[in-house]
Amino acid sequence: MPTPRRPRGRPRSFDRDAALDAAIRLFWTNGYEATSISDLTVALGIGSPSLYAAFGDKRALFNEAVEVYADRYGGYITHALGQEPTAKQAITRVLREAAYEHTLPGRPRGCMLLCAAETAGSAEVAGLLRQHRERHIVAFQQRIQADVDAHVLPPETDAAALAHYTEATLQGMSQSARDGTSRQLLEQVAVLAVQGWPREVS
Amino acid sequence: MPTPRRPRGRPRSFDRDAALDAAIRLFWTNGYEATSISDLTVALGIGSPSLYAAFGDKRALFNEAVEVYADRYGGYITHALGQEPTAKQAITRVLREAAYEHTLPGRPRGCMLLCAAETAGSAEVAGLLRQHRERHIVAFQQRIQADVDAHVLPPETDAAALAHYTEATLQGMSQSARDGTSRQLLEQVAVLAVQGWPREVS
DNA sequence: ACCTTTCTGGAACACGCCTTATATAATTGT
DNA sequence: ACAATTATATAAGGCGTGTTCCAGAAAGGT
Repeated sequence: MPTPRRPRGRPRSFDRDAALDAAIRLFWTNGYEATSISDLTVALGIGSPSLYAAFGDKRALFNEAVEVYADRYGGYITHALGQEPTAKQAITRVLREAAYEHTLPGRPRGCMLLCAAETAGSAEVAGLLRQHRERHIVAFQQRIQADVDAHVLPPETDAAALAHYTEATLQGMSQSARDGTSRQLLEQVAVLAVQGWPREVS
Repeated sequence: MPTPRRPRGRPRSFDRDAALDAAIRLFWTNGYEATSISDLTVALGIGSPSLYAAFGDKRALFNEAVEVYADRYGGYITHALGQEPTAKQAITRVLREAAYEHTLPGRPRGCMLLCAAETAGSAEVAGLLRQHRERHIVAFQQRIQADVDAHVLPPETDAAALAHYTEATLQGMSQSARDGTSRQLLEQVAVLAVQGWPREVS
C-alpha cells in the first residue's frame, strides 16, 4: 500500500481526534446552544480559525460529535441487542449497563443524545437527536417482535409499547443520573423496570 | 373589607396573568435560554420596559413561571397522591394522567420542569428545576413508605428505589411525549410501568 | 387645575455570539 | 533556494442578547 505521506502544507498543531472528544464532552455537559465557540477553543487550546478549518462550522462539529458519540459511548446498546439470546435478556443488560455508563466517573452523567436535546434552540439539532432516539426504539421493537414471532414472548405482547417503554425508561434513567442519583439506585431502577415485562415462555 | 382601590399611577395596559401564562408556554416550549426577551415581548404584545416593570428581570419572570406552572399544570400529581387510597393506586393514576396531560392539544407536550431543564445554561436555573423534581421523588417515597408501614405493601419493598423508578418513568414519558409519541402509546407505557410494582397484600 | 405616581414607547448601551479577512508561520515539491 | 500549499494568530465585522435611560402619556389625590 502507498505510504500515507504527509500532506502538502503546514501540519496541524493539535490532535484532531482528541479535540473532537473534548468537544463531545462539552456538548454532552452543556448542550448545543450553551456551548460557545469560545468554550471550545479554550478547552481545545486552539484558535477559532483552526477549529473552523478542521471541522467546518459549529453545526458540522456538532453533527460529527453526535455521530462519534453514538459509536464510541452508545455502542453498548447495539452490542447487547446483537449478543444476548433473547430480547428480554438484551434489554435487561441494556438497562443495567446504562446505570453503569451513565454514572462513570470522569464522564458527564447521562446520555448526550438526551442532554443536548430539546430546548436545543435550533429545530434541526433537536430533530437530529430525536432521530437517534427513534432509531433506538425501532431497534428495540424489531428485537422484541422477533422474539414474539419465535414464540419466546407470548403472542399478545405489544412490541411497540414495550419498545417505547424501554426507551422511556432509558431516558428517565439518563435524566435521573444527571440529577445525581447514585449508580446503585439506578441499578435498582433498572431491575424494577424489567419486572414490567411479560414472562418468556419457558 | 376595604375596597381594593386602583393604585395611584397609570394603569397597566395588559393582563399580567395572561402575560405570565404566555411566558410559561414559551419557556415550556423553548426552555429558559432559548426564550429571548424579544420573543416574550412580541408574544405578549408589550414593550420590554413594561415587562421589566411587571416581572423584574428574566430570571425573576422564569422563577414565577415555574412556580405558577407547578401549581397550574402540575397539580395533578399532588392531587393523586392525596386522594387515592394506596400508593400504588395513586401512582397508577399519576402515570395515566401524565399520559393525558403531556399530550393535550393546545399545550406544549411534556413537562416544563424537564423541558426547560438541563443544558439550561445557568446552573441556578438547572438547580431550581432539579429541586422541583426532587420534591416529586420525596413525595412519592413518603407515600410509598407509608403504605409499607401500614402493611399495604410488603415489608421488603424498597421505597427509595420505587420512588426513583416512578420519577424516571414520568420523565421518560415526558420526553417521549415531546418526541411525538401518541397518547395511546403513552398510556400503554404507563400500564407497563406499574407492572413492575410489588403486589399489594390483599 | 396642578402635582405626584406609575406605566409606555423608542432608542441606546455594553456584551457575547458565530464567523471570516488578513498576514504570517511551517511544511513539501522541484 | 524558491514556489506552492496549508495552518495559525490577531483582529475585526455583523448581529442578537438582556437591560436601562429618557421623554411623554394616563391615571389618582387635593
